[in-house]
Amino acid sequence: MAQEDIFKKLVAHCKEYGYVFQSSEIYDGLSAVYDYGQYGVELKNNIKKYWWDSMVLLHENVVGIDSAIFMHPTIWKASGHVDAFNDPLIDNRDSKKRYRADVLIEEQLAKIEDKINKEIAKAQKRFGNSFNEQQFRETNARVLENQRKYNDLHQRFSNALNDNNLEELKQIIIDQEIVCPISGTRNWTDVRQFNLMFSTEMGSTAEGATKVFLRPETAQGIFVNYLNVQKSGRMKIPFGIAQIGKAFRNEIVARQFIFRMREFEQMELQFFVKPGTELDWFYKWKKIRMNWHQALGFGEENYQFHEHEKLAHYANAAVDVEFKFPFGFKEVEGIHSRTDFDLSQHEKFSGKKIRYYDPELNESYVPFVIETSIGVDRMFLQVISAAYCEEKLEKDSRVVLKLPEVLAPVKLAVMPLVKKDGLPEKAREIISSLKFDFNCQYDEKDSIGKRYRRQDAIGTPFCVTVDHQTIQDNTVTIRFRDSMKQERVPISQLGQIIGEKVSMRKIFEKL
RNA sequence: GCGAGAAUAGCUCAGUUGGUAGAGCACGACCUUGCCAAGGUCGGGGUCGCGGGUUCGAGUCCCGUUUCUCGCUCCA
Repeated sequence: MAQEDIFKKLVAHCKEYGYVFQSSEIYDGLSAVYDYGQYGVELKNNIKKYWWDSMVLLHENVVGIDSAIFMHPTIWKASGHVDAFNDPLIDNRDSKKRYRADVLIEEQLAKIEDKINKEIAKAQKRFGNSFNEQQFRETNARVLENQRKYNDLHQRFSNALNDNNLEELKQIIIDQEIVCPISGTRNWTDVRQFNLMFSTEMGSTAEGATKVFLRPETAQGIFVNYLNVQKSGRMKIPFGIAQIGKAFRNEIVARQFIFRMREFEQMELQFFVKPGTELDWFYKWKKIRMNWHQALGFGEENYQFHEHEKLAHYANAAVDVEFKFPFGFKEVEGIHSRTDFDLSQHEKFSGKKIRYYDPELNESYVPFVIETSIGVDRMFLQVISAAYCEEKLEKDSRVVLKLPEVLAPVKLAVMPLVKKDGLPEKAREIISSLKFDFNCQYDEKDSIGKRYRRQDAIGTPFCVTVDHQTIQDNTVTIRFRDSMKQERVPISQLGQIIGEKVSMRKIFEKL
């Protein structure tokens, strides 16, 4: 079966079994916004707990916070989001391709530079050792002409960018006769700007209102609380601050189900280290994070690192953890060495000192930061697409979510084999004793086989069946989702057996 | 946002040149069976995505719009 078909089925399965619904569906939906259903929320919560505990419980030098979504607007100037999230875009009408107008012009600048370099290389070959590049640049007519073109264009370009002059950007593209690399034509639309940050107003009167943004990442909430946490928690470097929370981006194109949403949730660790040690920590966290993913047991071959060649303005090293989704290897998590960019920016914009006094060195410095940032929704999609399985059986087939026990929304279903002879009452009794520790479900409708299939479809790892023997000797059968095998065990041992299998400790001991 | 395709019951889909809205599964009640789904009887559920237009008459033709899928861009 084609991978796209599997993805379509997965999306349908998520809806049909209460994992993910489209937002505002009865009003025709809201583009790229989704709601989690009764099982979706459980799975999502379990994923968050798996991450949170692995960070905060397993590392004594990592603590968590929960910062507000609204933050002082200047934070987004300091972080670079006000500038960086404003991409000027232009479309070619013939090829239907979209480009960043600034990138097109930068490429044109690079072309002119190429011409100059070629001219120099040619001359260098001709004159050999006696070649003086400086002199050549100053005297050669062609080089001078190109250098002048370059300077003019560069000046015009940076003026347009600074003034945020979109008409001028388009005019530059027209004047430079820049063509679309695909269609080769100059049939361009106007340059349009898309601000990826959502904004709203704080304050009730129009005059008194301040424009505030919905955070496009959770990281800044950690950076601006760095001092608070370090001082109040008496934290010593190296240490980390973890946070799980919603972030918002007004994506131009948001698609592939919950892979790219306008409202999404991040799980981030910002780990503060001594300058100069950041790359060591970068490699450490890279390893820790990959182990965390692989410990779920979906197969090591489904994960890979993707090294960034082009780094963001704040980073000096960056790598993605990619998972093999039905639509290809895609990023689930990013690990960045963010240098001291963010804290230094906040020093500059806030005017407050954001330093760490290192008693060993007897000096203070702005810490460097390693960030691990994972999308909860992407992790959710990763888990559910890895777990989704269509199995051929002897007579028929089944759809089963082979979720890791620790993440499964419902841990066990208890069902009476028949709806009489006191079996339902006995089943209820078992649930009453287990419901404090596990998410349990009761089901007495339809044949037992059908009930097993229903639990398979939502990924319940254990089905406990109460039969006539149960009444006599207080034993039940426990049926395992993946193997479909059954064992007879005393009711009194159920809690322990299931508890061991669904425990996070089992996974954490592998980390 | 641009281009292409799609939208009919909870799900998967049928619906002829325009003429009374259909099936299977699912769901609910009762009966029956009892360890790997689809036994019987009865029942609930759709203004055919939404809004206009053409027509005596529109699920079907035309226009607009919303949402989804695919490609372009960006990223958690």
